[in-house]
Amino acid sequence: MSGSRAPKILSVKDQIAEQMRSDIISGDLAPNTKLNEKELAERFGLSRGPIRDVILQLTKEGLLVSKNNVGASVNSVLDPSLQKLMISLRRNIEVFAIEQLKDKLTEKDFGALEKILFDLQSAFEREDFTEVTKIDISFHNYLVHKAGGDDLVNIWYPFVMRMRLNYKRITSGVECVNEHEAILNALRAGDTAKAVKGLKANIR
Amino acid sequence: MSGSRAPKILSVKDQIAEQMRSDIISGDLAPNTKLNEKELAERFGLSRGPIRDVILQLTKEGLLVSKNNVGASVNSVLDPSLQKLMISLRRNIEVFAIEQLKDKLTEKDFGALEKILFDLQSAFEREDFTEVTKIDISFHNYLVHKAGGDDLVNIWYPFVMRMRLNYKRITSGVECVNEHEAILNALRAGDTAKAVKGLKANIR
DNA sequence: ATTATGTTTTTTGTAAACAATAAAACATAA
DNA sequence: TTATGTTTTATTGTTTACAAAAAACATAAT
Repeated sequence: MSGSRAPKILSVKDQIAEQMRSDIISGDLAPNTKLNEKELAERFGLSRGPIRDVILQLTKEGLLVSKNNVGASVNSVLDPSLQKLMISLRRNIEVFAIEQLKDKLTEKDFGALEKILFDLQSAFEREDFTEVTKIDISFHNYLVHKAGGDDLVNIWYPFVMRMRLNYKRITSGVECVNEHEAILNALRAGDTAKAVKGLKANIR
Repeated sequence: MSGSRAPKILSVKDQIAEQMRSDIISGDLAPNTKLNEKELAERFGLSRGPIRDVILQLTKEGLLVSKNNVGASVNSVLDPSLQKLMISLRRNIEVFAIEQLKDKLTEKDFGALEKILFDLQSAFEREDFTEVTKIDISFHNYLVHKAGGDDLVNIWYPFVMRMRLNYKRITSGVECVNEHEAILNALRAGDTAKAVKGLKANIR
């Protein structure tokens, strides 16, 4: 087996979806902005077909809202009570993940997580906040996926996306890295309770 | 304003999606069954385009799993720990809904809910269990939607679908009607605690 | 001036043809 | 007989063209 990890191959649609998520979360596409399929198709150099697929996907993720024969537009922020519920549910999922992972994480896992944190730090230094958001998510994604596979990721992901939509601000740099480091250290030490505590502090 | 409620107009895609959900939940489409776009298109008398949209939608709902260049197949049941998590999360959402709805339900709402229960009873008597499942879900849907609108329904729905997939058999008739009646009565009485208790008994 | 109505334009929904990929069937050699 | 490589077939992904619906606009009546 080769030493370097296999680079992830993403389908065209996945890449477009990724780009559009970034645009929405970064605020380039403001809430309630109407999307035009033809425009998007031209921008990405594709036909409308794949674009429609992506729109449907992001709609299911809660980033867009679609109406029949009218089209899709960027979803607006949640009202506070729903946002609170979302946070609570996402916490439940990730706490579940950590509990499942007790004594299950290998050296390879810790290595991967450490690399993610390194990249996170690096993105902060470059002040590439869009990338920061993505890497932040990938840290959590790693744990959730390890604990529950694609199934769990699929239910978890919409919560993350929906929450991101509500955070217009960027968390302060060191704080974010430190929080994730604390979680990782607790996991390394096999201290589930501490990891859970760190997680709850991080998800807010 | 007219006395009769406007009948709900469903898009073609929504109707196909509904039919396929029924097929999956009823077991007509067994887990791991591979879906063929062309076949489906012919069966529903459409082209592959809308079928693909539906497949994507059901994939996001967790009923199907898709692989690049390979296609979609019916998802398999969750392992018990994930199933437990799902139940817990769904309960959280619906408890939230009931709490939000305290003193918010109108006479019209109660009437609608009562009608749903009547239809539920009727479907049982006809032994139309696919319909029973749908009506059961619509009862919960009513409350969730009233509490959190489309946003909340969108998060909630995948849990319901995924759980249904795990239940191969229908709960005993009277029991199901009684459970929902108990919830409705508690709501009528404004007894949130009792409604929550009934809900937790019902979601399992 | 304002509302109502009809027409044009734009945009989304659907269908059908085409290209690319993966699975299956088959053949060949160790 | 198994393993590997090639050809064929079937299925998905994408594009293009067309149909239907909504939005924008213009016109006419009150």
